[in-house]
Amino acid sequence: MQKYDPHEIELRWQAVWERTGASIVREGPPEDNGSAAPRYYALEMFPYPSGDVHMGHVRNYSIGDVISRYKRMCGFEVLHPIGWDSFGLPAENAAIKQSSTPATWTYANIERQRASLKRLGFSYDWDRAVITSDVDYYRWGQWIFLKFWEMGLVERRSSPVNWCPSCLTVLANEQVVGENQCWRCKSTLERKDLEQWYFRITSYAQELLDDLELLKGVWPERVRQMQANWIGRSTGAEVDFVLCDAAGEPTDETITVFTTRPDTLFGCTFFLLAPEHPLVRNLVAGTPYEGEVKRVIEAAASQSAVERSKGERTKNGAFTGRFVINPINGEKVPVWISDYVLMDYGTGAVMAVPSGDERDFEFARAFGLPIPPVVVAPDDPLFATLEGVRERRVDDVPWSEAFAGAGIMVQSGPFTGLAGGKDSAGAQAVIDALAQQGVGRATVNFRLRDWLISRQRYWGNPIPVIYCEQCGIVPVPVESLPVVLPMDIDVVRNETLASRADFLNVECPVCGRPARRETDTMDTFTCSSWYYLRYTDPHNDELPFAREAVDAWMPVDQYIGGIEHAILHLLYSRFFTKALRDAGLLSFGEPFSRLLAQGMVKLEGEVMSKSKGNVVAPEDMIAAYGADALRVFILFMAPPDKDVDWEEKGLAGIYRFLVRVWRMVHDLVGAACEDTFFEKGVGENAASAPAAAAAIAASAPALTPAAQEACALVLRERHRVVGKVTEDIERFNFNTAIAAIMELANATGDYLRLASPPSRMADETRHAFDLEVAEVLVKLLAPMAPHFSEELWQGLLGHDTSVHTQAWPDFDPDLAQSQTVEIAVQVNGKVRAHINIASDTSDEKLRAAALAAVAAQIAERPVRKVVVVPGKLVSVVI
RNA sequence: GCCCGGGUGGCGGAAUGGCAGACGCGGAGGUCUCAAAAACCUUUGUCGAAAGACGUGUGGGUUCGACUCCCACCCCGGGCACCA
Repeated sequence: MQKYDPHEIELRWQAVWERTGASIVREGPPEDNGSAAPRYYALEMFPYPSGDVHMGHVRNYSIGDVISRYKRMCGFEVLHPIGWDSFGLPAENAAIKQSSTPATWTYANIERQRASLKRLGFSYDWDRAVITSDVDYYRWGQWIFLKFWEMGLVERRSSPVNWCPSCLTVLANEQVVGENQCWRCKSTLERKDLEQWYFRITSYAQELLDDLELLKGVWPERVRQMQANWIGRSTGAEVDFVLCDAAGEPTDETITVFTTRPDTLFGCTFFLLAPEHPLVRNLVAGTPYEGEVKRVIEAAASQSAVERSKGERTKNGAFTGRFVINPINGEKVPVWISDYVLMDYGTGAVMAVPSGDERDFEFARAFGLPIPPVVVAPDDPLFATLEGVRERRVDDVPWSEAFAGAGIMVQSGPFTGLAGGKDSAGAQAVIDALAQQGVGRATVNFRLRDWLISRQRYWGNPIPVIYCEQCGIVPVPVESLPVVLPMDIDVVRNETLASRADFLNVECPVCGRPARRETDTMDTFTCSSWYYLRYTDPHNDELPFAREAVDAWMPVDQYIGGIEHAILHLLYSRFFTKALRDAGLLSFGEPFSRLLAQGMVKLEGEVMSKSKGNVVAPEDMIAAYGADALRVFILFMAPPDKDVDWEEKGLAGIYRFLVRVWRMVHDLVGAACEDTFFEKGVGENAASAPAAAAAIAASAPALTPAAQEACALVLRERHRVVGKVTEDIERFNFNTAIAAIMELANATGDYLRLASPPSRMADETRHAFDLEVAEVLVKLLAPMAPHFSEELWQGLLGHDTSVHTQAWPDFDPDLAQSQTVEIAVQVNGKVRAHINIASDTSDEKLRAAALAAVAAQIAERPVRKVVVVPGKLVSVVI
């Protein structure tokens, strides 16, 4: 028997698969060498070419490869592509460090990763590889930018933005992590006012939220929750307050607030503006209040967002000297400013209801403002004294904190007695009343902000825009695309796109005068927001993708990737898909039908990272155990969505398992080899299941009773395990699928030990049975250990087509059943006996047998009840 | 504070309301060997000599029967957070 040599086998089969194009998708009608099979699109998040492939990649891509190979064996035409998300800042940093260029570094890493992925035997259609820094790809990103421009989804505006002082660029809100830190380098961010380019993702806020419902059950719940959270929809009302002049007389001006609690409007005793609110300086200019107001404004401005959100939240504030009129009751309330009011949410103005809002409550206590209760819980002692009070009398509450829950409205004029709370009947009644007078309206507010896509970096997709002194901001005409990124910018000497005259200077496409290009590039997340569409039509040089191609394959049937993209990439991709649908380029609204968020691979509880020096390199593991063992092990460690801790001893265990199966399959086949039977050809003799069952009975005399029993078990296991593995792969429980294969191997091992070759070779049918067991084992392992299985399938079993093109094994549940079953007998819920009994025993006989088995325990006590669970147990109650 | 996810042997983890701990790692003992490694066999939740008792974060409940369902709570991980 040949020794199991993973390296020799793996390299040899990888070469064969590459030569025969084993993973190339066959498209088009069958007569043109295409496929009539149903399509399946399996996709893993493409890597950033930061260096070597790491264990996280191995896990991600092993999962995707099992699904792809399994689906192919089930008869699907599978699209399983890969590519590289190759623009981005790390390339610039690495180039500086190595005195190279971002392009050199990036493309060298891509080649390294490509070699590693091939070494792992992943079944990608390499002809479709998409590299986002290739002009053939990013030109279509520019094309989509222009399409979005046409649709009004692109906007240039000045706003406060997050600036990373280390990466020297602005970031999108989604790229701010933890306590105001850069998602990539973890530096604390600064706030700047800059004019930047935005994609209007907020136009899709409602649909992005609504469609999360479609993803229920097929996307992980936590991802759906995170996105819903991030979009942050609040229902409520806008209310217009009339501003009074310095003398306290009403003016024509109104200030609008957003509130989720219009039912508490009667409890509004003051009004707040954000320190940055554009009205504030005018309101206080030249008044005695100016000094104090300015002090609060400056204090707020000097505080970083971290300081503002951290620690004690003491409320700073100042009275402006002005008043506004509460439209619901005509009361004049004072206008204050406070740093807890945010300019970029709602309208930057707030109606303060201290009895119903924790922050307003604190502020009122700090500055001695009244706190009249307007919504009170019926079980609050206060309720009895206020029930039915329509006019305000009690102007303070004996509470230590605000009451923000649902209750009954009091001291609220005509609304008194209605249910109060978020989205309550009372809230609706107040909105209706305000709407009737034209001073308020129902509205919805989102937390989601527009997507800031400008990056002040070189290594990215150029924003196709030209600035002309005459014509202003002009998009690059679509026929002038692509705007080619110079590949040789010298980042080592601080060269930038702006310092390159041949890039910067351009003719205005409208008036022809000298103009200059935009030198910012797009956020790399714009590149990864549609790459999965390009895979369906990767060589199209007229469009990003043809509609027929994209509609044929999309949406992705199964997407697999890390949880770190729960919001970023997955939200942006959903937005792109919806926008491209509205552009008429495709006909679906959600890109990923199913999502699997795989867990991380850690070492001693820590995230592996080069900087920590705690990295386990996949290539070291391949060198020691082979790619197949590594793939099987990483799937076996835990269910795919859980974090796992790397444990090399477990990998050694899987290697032992493969060696064991290797020997076992040789043993099953090798016995046959010595027999003339083998000469008829192994392939045609795999037994049908009923034939095998007959064989066990017919050839029984040749085997010892123990061997017969072991053999019968192998037959049952062969059917049970195929069923179990099929079900487990469908549910992505690869760990239990592998465990089940081990159980089949264990049963087979016992059979081989007990049935020594001479007796086992007593007849032909038994050989056929042996061969079938061998073939089933090999097929079950094929998606996970593709080279190992291919070698056994073609090299040993003698087939001349790939195991990966074979039909997935079927199974007969009836043959998985044993003739006899062990039934547990419980007395008062405790197992007291076991009985072995024919599996087709009637319930009555089973009941009688069970009662006999526990007669001692029952003794003289009367039996009150007997529950019979066929095939499982009998429960006796005495 | 709000919203998710999760607590099972020494470890990773299995279990449609039906014998908790499948499968693997690790441990112990053995076979083979001059010896070692490899391989193979037996064993391995805790207490107990055994019979047996106890055991899935805690406390209740439903049920003939609960890791699983219901209620309350504790702990761990993650996301959001002065969002009106």
